[in-house]
Amino acid sequence: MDLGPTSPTKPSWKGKSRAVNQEFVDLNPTITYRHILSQNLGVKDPLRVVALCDSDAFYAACEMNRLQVPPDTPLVVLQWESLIAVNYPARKYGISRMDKKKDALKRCPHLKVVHVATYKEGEAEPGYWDDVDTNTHKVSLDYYRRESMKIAALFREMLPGCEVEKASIDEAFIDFTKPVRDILLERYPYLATVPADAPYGIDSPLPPPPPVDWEGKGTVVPVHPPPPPPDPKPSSKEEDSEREGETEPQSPGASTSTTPLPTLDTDLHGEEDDTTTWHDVALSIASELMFKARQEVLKQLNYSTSAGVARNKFLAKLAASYRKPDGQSILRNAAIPNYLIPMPFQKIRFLGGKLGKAFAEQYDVSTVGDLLTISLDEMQSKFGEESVWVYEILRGIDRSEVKDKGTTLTKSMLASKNLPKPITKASEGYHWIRVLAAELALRLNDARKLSPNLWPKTIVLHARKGYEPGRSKQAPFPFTKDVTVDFIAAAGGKLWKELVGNTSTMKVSSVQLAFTGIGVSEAGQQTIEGFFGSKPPSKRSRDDVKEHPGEARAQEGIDRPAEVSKEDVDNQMEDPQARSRSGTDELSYTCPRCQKTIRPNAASSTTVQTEEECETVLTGLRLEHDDWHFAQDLVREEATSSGKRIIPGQTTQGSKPKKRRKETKGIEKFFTRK
DNA sequence: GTGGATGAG
DNA sequence: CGCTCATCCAC
Repeated sequence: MDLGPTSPTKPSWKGKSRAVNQEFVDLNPTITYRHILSQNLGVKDPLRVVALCDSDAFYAACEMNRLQVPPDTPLVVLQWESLIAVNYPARKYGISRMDKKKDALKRCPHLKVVHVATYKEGEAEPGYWDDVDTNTHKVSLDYYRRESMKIAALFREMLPGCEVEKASIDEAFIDFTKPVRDILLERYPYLATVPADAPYGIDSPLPPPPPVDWEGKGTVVPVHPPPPPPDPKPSSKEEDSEREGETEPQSPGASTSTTPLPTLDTDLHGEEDDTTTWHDVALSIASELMFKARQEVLKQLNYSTSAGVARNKFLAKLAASYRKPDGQSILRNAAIPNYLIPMPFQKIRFLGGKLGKAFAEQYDVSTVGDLLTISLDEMQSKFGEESVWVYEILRGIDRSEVKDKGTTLTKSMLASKNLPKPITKASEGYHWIRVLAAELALRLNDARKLSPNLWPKTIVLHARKGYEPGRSKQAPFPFTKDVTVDFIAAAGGKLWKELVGNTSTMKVSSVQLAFTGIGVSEAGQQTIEGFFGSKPPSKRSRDDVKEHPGEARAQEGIDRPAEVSKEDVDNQMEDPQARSRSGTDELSYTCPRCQKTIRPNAASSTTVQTEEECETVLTGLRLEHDDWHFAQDLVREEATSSGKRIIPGQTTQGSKPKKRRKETKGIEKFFTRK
């Protein structure tokens, strides 16, 4: 019986994916004074405690809060015709995601159905509308993102000393190791000093831990789970549809193997299984903290959550699914083997996809236990060196750290729109670009509230025509303090021109606009801002425009609207600060399509004081200009349709009278101004 | 820099 | 399921 580490202070396997360290295979490591007195053991800390906390039916919960409906109201969140979230009251009616709205309503006639917020036409902000239409609206998850950040912020506030890593919009990992150690030393002060007679000095084992009272700390996953009920029906084909967490994890449809399940190589035998360890004490303390934090989230923000507490991220995540909703589960080291062994490994994070399938097919197995017989060498020879992590995961080992990625974790921001009916007109393309730009502007500026110098270094436009995989085009995105919709749309518009052009026969079925390479601008900000502090002089004459013959100024024969300034946009593009710098330029609009900068004529721009008025004027400018484009499109359309046969798909093309876009709201706003 | 692959929900 | 979002990496 080799009780692992005798020299825990010497990480013999530094870093790389070397042989699995005995230290980590051991589920019951000897914990010494050095362990509890050390500060930076990181993932090697035998007292490490991690939790995963996720919000129950998050989108649905968000909507319930927003709409202030009673907690027991069955509610689903809709995205077009699909359900993307179903709250627990609604699940009682057998409603699941993937159901259609109609089916859901059939199951529960009084179901509350909420469609996600969408950007409508040119609205600057998403909203909840009655007339959602995938052809004219774009989904916005912004509200959920904000709520998600509130929760994360509350966790950080409630759990000082913890690392909090937002793992997704509704999940966060929390590393409790540090505060737990502090509390441990506080509650058991005798741990703080190595006894004079300790045989190995600071490397001596700690005295036996006190018993742990798990009451009120959550559900403790049993070390010896009750045996699975006798197989009622051999047809294991029956998928557990949408039970979600209701199923007993310890009996997941019986392993396919007929031979006795392999067991983990542990030192736990018989009665010793339930012996309390110091790690158990640590788990219980973390559970207390987690509980309080969750209570606070419920109290302050009214979000119900479920949490898992275990020795690492991977296990915490698994444990969290043990009881839902509003559950908290604790996975003791001693319970790991029997919890893991019957687990279908394809449920494990990162094994849910192609890789997991490869494993399943390679060995014709389905559970973690089945895979335990595969040696590391075997695994690596078939799946590469990298598969060590799989080998370890199967044994409850996960070295990944919980790191607070603060706010700058997000490396990219993408707004996309799939078009059920492919668009065929340039104006539509620019319209969507503007919508996507609005979303990006909102999100970037939002992120900047927390990290002012956030800077997406490149902007990418992706468009897919009909079938083809789709192509993308990118360009550097200059740092600007003031990131406006216009600015992004102008950049996007330019990319569009390069990517799609103005061909009237295009059929674009998806448009994506993204920021990538998001980071913090260090000295960059000052440099640029300072550099352009004095008015940018170089304004090109209109003649310079001709310098770029390649640019698809295709239908250029058409006259320009009077309002369009003579200024060249390339100027704008090369010197993005121009707009935000020069005072009067505040009142200008750059068309993403023709790349012209438009300003109100002197008469109308006289006294614009507030920011709102400014917006109003700009909106007016934009609409007016868009209308001009609209007219041009009409002309062009007639030209093409008269000369050429129309493609079948484009039925509405020539026949239907074109509907003039109207934004009464925006226009009204514009004209009701004094 | 482009574009594909993968994966989570 | 269909859609949206994010990351990574080969070329």
